[in-house]
Amino acid sequence: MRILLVEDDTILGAAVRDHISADGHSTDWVTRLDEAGEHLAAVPYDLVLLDLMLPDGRGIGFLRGMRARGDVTPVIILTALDQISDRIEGLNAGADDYLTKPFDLAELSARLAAVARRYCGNPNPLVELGELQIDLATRGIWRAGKRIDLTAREWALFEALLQHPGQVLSKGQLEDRLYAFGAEVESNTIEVHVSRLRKKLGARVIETMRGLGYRLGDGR
Amino acid sequence: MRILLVEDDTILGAAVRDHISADGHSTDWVTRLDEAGEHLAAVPYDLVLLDLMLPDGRGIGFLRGMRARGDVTPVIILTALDQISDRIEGLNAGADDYLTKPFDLAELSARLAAVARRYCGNPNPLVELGELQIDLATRGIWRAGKRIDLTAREWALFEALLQHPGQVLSKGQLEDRLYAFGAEVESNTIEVHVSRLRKKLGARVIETMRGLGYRLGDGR
DNA sequence: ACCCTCCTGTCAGCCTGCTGTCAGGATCGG
DNA sequence: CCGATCCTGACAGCAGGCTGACAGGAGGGT
Repeated sequence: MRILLVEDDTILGAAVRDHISADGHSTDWVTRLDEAGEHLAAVPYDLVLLDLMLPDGRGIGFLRGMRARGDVTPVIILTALDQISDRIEGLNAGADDYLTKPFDLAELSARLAAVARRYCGNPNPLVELGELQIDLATRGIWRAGKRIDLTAREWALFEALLQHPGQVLSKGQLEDRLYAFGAEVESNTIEVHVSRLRKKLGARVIETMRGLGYRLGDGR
Repeated sequence: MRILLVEDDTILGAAVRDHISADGHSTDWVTRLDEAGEHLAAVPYDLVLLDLMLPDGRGIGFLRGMRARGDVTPVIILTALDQISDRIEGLNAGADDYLTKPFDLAELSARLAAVARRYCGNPNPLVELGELQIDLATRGIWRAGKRIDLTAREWALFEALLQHPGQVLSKGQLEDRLYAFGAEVESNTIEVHVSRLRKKLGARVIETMRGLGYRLGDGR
């Protein structure tokens, strides 16, 4: 997933970015709300991690602005204030979830995944696709009872397809999702990863729409 | 919304039931998992509020069972255990959200509303044309329930017709639309693509106006 | 500090199937 | 019945996709 991190604390920010990246997500990290606004306008993010206390304003107003513009990108708010009133205010402003500092990085991973699943309409972490059984929560895949391991990039790509079943995703869209600013790539990387996924999961799992992009197979 | 409340604490249960009823939802309240299972099988609920600690077993297993059966009813879990591991376990098992006791009833309302909002989001609008169903956003076409794949050019041509229903488009207009400057074409390409589209979608989908051009059929 | 392993981007050569072209037949209008 | 227009099967060229090989680098273990 492509994630926008809005956090002014450099230590926490770096830790969060590194952790998320290790999960295979691509992260753009900004420290101010005006930067956040510019990024949001330019890139289709899958999720926003928003600190509520920032040097150039309160995040809650920023969030309200997003929702008022009709932006439905999932938002998880980060707050140091362990108060119910703050949680409620955040949720009513349109946040999808919140984390109270200090938070466990493992919990962050679970929340990210859970919010993303809910957002795309299917909170069920267990998915069946042909002879594959997939657990989105634990990132496990079984094929005929045998476990298959994916690397971070492979999982990120597969997850993108799983979250849009039946929909064609262009190579450009997939690259946007896999690579953050400054980490763009210029070769047939996506094709290569698709090829590796097919070798592990079976050729039918990913269908090619020549000239258009890729699509999740229908399991047959 | 029709809500199933699974909670063994009679005081808390009554308070929750009264509160969400006041919000205008109808509530069925059970205190044990086996009852919950029976209700779920009999009634199509919009949402389940599930306490994780119940006299006849742990709710988390119940939730996993639901998801394993393919039940996608939204579930909000209630837990007295304010532990990270429990929240993560719940979300990973397929919960849509959670509340930690003691929780504020206003927060409960906010969460209910948030979950409900997510589920009323209707999917992409489908255009119907005779026996065809067309999803313009995802470029999907179904004919009698079966998916039909179009190539890039075919879709471009079909889209042009779809955007001008009832209007006659000349071959010149269609060529202008399909081919950029410098890529013009000099043969009966349009005729050929129309033929291919008819073979895939049915002959009546595109009507020929002899000497004038083509027009989208009216579905009969 | 060193080695080892595995991930991942890059490239080149092969292969697939989309697409334009053509020709012969079909259909329509007059 | 004739000419114009359209339909459609066949086919070849080529852009786009596939995949095996390889190297740089990050990470882990000793």
